[in-house]
Amino acid sequence: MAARPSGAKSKGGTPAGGSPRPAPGDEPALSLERIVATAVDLLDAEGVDGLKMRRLADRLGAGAMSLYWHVASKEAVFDLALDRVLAYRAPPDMAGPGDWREDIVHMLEDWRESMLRHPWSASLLPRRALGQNILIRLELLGRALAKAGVAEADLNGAIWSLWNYVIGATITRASFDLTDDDRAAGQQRLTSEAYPTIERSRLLLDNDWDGAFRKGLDFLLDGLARGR
Amino acid sequence: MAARPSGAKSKGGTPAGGSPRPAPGDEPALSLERIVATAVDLLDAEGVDGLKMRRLADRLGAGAMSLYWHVASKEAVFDLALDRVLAYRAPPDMAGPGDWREDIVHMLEDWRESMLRHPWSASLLPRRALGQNILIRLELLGRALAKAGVAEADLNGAIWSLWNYVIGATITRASFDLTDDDRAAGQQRLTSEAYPTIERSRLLLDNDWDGAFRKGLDFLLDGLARGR
DNA sequence: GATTGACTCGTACAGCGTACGATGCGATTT
DNA sequence: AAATCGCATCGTACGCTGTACGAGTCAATC
Repeated sequence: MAARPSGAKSKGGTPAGGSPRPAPGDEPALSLERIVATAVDLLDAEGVDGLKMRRLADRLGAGAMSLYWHVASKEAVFDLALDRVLAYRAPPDMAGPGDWREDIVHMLEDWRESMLRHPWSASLLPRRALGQNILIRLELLGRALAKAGVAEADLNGAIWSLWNYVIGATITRASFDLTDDDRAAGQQRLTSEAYPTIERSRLLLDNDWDGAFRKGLDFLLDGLARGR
Repeated sequence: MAARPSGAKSKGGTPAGGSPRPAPGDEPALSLERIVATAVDLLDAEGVDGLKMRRLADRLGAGAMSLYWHVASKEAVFDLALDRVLAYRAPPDMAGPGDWREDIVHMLEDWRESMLRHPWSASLLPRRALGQNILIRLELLGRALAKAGVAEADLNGAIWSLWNYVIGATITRASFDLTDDDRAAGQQRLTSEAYPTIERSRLLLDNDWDGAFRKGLDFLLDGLARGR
């Protein structure tokens, strides 16, 4: 019996060591890195319900139980896959004296795009927050808002307002992405039942999601900048 | 073999008939109504992962497979439980000439509270939208915004902005509810790593969620009312 | 050469959703 | 009264899941 590494270790930067196993057949050997990357691929291809430990192991050319040396549980795979997808490389001028508003919009739009590129991430987020990369984004958000002159007492509220908006917009958008004829069916239901207003505005069709996202974000930023 | 009713039929108003079965032992007989209500109880008590068909049947004093006469699948149980929890009784003056802003705030705060009363609903929502009661709320939202003078072309965007915000705020709040020492651990992590801004503002602790929700909502409504 | 520790994997098990067919029972038809 | 029918219930069984367990492999170390 051996002790488990279990948690996701954050290696410094260097791999720090030669390849530990030259691979028996042809595969490049198992590693947390490879497991997470493959999990993301699998999630992209098959969705949340499509991720099974056996299937993931197959893709890696490994036995199902081998994964458990690197990973504590299937839940942990979800956590790691989610956080990996949310990585953010801030533009170099972000720390500088650039326009704070532009910085925020850029980061939040990137956030949204990252999640929409991997729609499963939106439905995973509610259950597990607070990964490494999420914290980085929150930190950047806090800095930009402080730069914008938001009072320290209002900072947390401002951060969470923006966070809430992005999360909500992204989750909604992602969940409406897959079901295309469901939307038509829904709109049909509007017609037959008593929802005249949203039926007339064709709420479930023809939506400019990107534009709406940007507009609401502007409203929020206006309010936050005006302070209180 | 018998045909399934499968979908959730919306009975008119009257039960339209005597009790179909006087119950063999003591139980008040199975029904969709009772199944959904019990599912909500079970979800409240045990969370999303705690809902198993066998356990649900046990609580109902029925065999596991009996549920499938009334319900197409476990997924359908989730759908029905979610929609049930989101029912909304609009105050009678909502259709009248009352303050539109008050109407909206009331409905959205009620929405948020309803979901927070059943935290599992927040994590369920991303996967399945568009239940009956959600549509009702969207319709009411649309009417109030129209009353507020929002141009028809901007109506959908305005509805979705508010929806997004509420969903995001609620999901975030709900997912931060259960993990109390996780929050402390998270805050601890902030200290040891490089997140000075949000560490100083104690982002993960001491949050006035309700106040922040209301403030962000006001910003959004300000922006929407100002038109554009 | 013996030992150790990192790593892999085959087998096995409990628990899940649910397909299927048998069964019971009130109402309807004959 | 007897036969039929449709709604509703449930026992059994099947395929699939996550993963506990322990045996196995190999490189590095002593």
